[in-house]
Amino acid sequence: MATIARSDDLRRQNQRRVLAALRRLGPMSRTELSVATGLSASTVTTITAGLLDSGAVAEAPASDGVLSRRGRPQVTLSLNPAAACVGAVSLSLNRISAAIVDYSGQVAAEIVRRVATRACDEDELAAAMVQALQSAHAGADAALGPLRHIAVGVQGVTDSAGTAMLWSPITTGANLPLARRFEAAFHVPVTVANDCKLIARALRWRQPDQFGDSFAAVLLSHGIGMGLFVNGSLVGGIGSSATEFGHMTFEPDGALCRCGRRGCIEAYAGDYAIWRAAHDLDASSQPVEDLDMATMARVADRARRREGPERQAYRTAGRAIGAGLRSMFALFDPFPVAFVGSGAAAFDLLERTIRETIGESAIGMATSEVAMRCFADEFPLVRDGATWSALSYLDDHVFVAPPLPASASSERSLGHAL
Amino acid sequence: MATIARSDDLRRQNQRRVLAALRRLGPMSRTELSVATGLSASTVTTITAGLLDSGAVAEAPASDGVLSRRGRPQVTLSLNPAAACVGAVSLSLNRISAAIVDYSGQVAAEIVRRVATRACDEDELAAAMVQALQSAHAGADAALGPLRHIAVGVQGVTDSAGTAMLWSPITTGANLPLARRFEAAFHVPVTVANDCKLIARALRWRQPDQFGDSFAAVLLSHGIGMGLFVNGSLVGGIGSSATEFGHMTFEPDGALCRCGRRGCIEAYAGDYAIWRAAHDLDASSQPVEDLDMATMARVADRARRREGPERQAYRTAGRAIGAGLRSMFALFDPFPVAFVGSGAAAFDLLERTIRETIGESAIGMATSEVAMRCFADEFPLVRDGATWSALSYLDDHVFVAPPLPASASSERSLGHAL
DNA sequence: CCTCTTTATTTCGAGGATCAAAAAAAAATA
DNA sequence: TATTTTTTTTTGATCCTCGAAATAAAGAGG
Repeated sequence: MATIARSDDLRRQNQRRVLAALRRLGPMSRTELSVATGLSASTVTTITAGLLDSGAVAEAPASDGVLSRRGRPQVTLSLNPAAACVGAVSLSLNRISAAIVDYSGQVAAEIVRRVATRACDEDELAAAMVQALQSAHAGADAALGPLRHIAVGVQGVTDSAGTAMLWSPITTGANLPLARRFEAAFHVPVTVANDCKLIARALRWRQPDQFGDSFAAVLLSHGIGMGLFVNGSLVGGIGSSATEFGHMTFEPDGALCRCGRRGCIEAYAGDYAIWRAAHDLDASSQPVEDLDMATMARVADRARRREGPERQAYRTAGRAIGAGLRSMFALFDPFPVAFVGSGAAAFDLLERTIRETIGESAIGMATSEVAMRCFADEFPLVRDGATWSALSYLDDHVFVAPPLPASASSERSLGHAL
Repeated sequence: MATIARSDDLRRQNQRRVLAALRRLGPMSRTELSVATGLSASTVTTITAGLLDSGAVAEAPASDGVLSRRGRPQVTLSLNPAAACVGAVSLSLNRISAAIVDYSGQVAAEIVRRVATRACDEDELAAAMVQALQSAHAGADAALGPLRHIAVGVQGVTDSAGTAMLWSPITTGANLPLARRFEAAFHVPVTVANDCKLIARALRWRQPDQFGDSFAAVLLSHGIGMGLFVNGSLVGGIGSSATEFGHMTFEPDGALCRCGRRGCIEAYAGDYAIWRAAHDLDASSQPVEDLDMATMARVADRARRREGPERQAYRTAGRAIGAGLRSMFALFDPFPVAFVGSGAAAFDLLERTIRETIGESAIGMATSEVAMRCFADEFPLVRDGATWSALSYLDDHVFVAPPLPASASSERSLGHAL
């Protein structure tokens, strides 16, 4: 239950509403805010006055080139870039990136490091991530606000509290308490999330019309991951390890997966699986580890040029992915799917088989209409997901009047309400 | 976004909160309401005064046997049974039931009719359902409030608006506009929902501690259905046809399913499938239709007594169900599962195989810990789900001050907020 | 240059809602 | 009958939003 009981809760809610409008729709005048939020002009005045006071929003410098109509000119309000900044860090195979983003959403500094992740132990890896963010922070413009939050996206399984990476294919060491490490270095709250979930959040943020309350983001790269929104909430929450789409079983006792089991979707559709099949290697052969994008591009090219094991490999991959989606769509109404990552570059080789496989045992629904979109580059999405996650934390918890000063809510649990 | 902007929204919210407390926690005094809702005593007085005025709640007759402490005695408030009543109707194979439930949740009258559903055409079926509810209404105590809402649960696929049954295994005629029929007869709002969804709602209502924000209710009967809660919301909404768990593919090109395709879970775990396998019939043989509980109980008994085709049939069923759950748990963190319906009576024959199959390719998680509960009789659950659904509609939309009098919300869409 | 018109924003007073504290009510106890 | 105890209501203060009126800040027109 949206727990709004007292009237100052209401004020907080409306403050959030104003901030959300500015973040989502961009800078605008009080009048525009009034129509965007549905609040009266006077309320907008009161609320923005508070937000100006607290520094969260700022009046835009008298916009020069704007067409000047008759009447008192609007004064544009925007999220104040100098109000704060956040860190967006991502860890993937052999790659660490760290960005500093100001409160208005502008990337102030970004650093990408190539790191041999598999050769590092946990400690080195954590240190390298922290160090990358420190560099980015140091390199950013001095006019930046204080760092208030850090969001970390990792290619791996995180704990449900969003504090640690429990396991990852990109490194041998497990159980990386990343939140602790970053907190120690920066003294701000930190959340750690799976990269696919951040990708899903980023898509929802960037294209809410296409990726609305229910959709899936499928990461096709060395492994297969998924970020899944159902009815407007991220499955498994921002932490937690759920949505192991890549490890749904496609063929019992089938091809050998990186995870050690057999028959996972990933063992047919991950880069290593496609490469393995394209080279006519045994499906039980040990997955190779380092496949760069160029290598996969070559495989895809050959598949495009002629019939052969490469094309066959992509067909099998498509069948595996399609079977997974089909299972999913037996549970849900079909919803849009975004394919993200290097594997999405070969989507032309996959789409047909995927659609066929989904269709072949669809329930009534016209599943050929499943909307599919591709995003070959996952890194900006992960960064944006982390950014949006951190910024909306600031919007909701930092820049609205804090809840009443410490009085443990003694409310007896009503359980859920609906 | 919980869209609460004006202060009368706040009042409505708190009215709902009070009603929810009374409905969930039962009759209680204003003082108790205050701690249950977190509202101040004075606010509770104001709100309950309004609700007493509108007739939604009533002061309980001076409770006789209550231990009498010192001080002014509490006066117990309860939902007023005479405030309104609702209809809860369910349609399943050869069975129509209709109940009238008063606003406090007491069943005032219930009627169960045996009807040869498969022999009826749409029209007869709808008429029989309406007639059953009319009989129940006529047979109910005269002191009943006016009928304000009807909830219908059907074993079949409904449209997403919750107005019609689009398809059902229990009758040949499809596209039954049930809402229209009931509205014509009773002139009150009607919602039509899949029975499995109502079962899930009932479980959540009856045992919120076990069946919380995420759980599945699996109906094991002639066919296989599922009602699925994820993050506190019913997948597919109250209408819509999603969650076709029974028609996930277990074995491509496998046994013949009622739906005409092959290899569905239902084709291994539905009553007809178990019966077919137990009788060593070909897996491609046409599903039989009328299997009563006694027949299935005999099959189960024989399976319990000795090794043989019966026991094997249940094992296969368990494997099919387990495989479906395994796929599901690759998408979600494992959550509790309730098995409901006649098939749940043979759960002892299924559990082991189900758990083995889930476990055999579980992801990291200790999936042997999946909580499983059984409810052999699905009918009371369907009725309770319909009841709860109708009553909470009254709570939320009828007995709280209606929203402001007609002024089309001109609010520009902010899209989602989180 | 001054006045009129137009549009944006702020101010002001009203209407509600919640809350804490004080008051009243209602019973048991002494 | 007075006192104590507990529940409920009343009262007054505070906070929030809203509509209307007032104010501010332009452009347009003469």
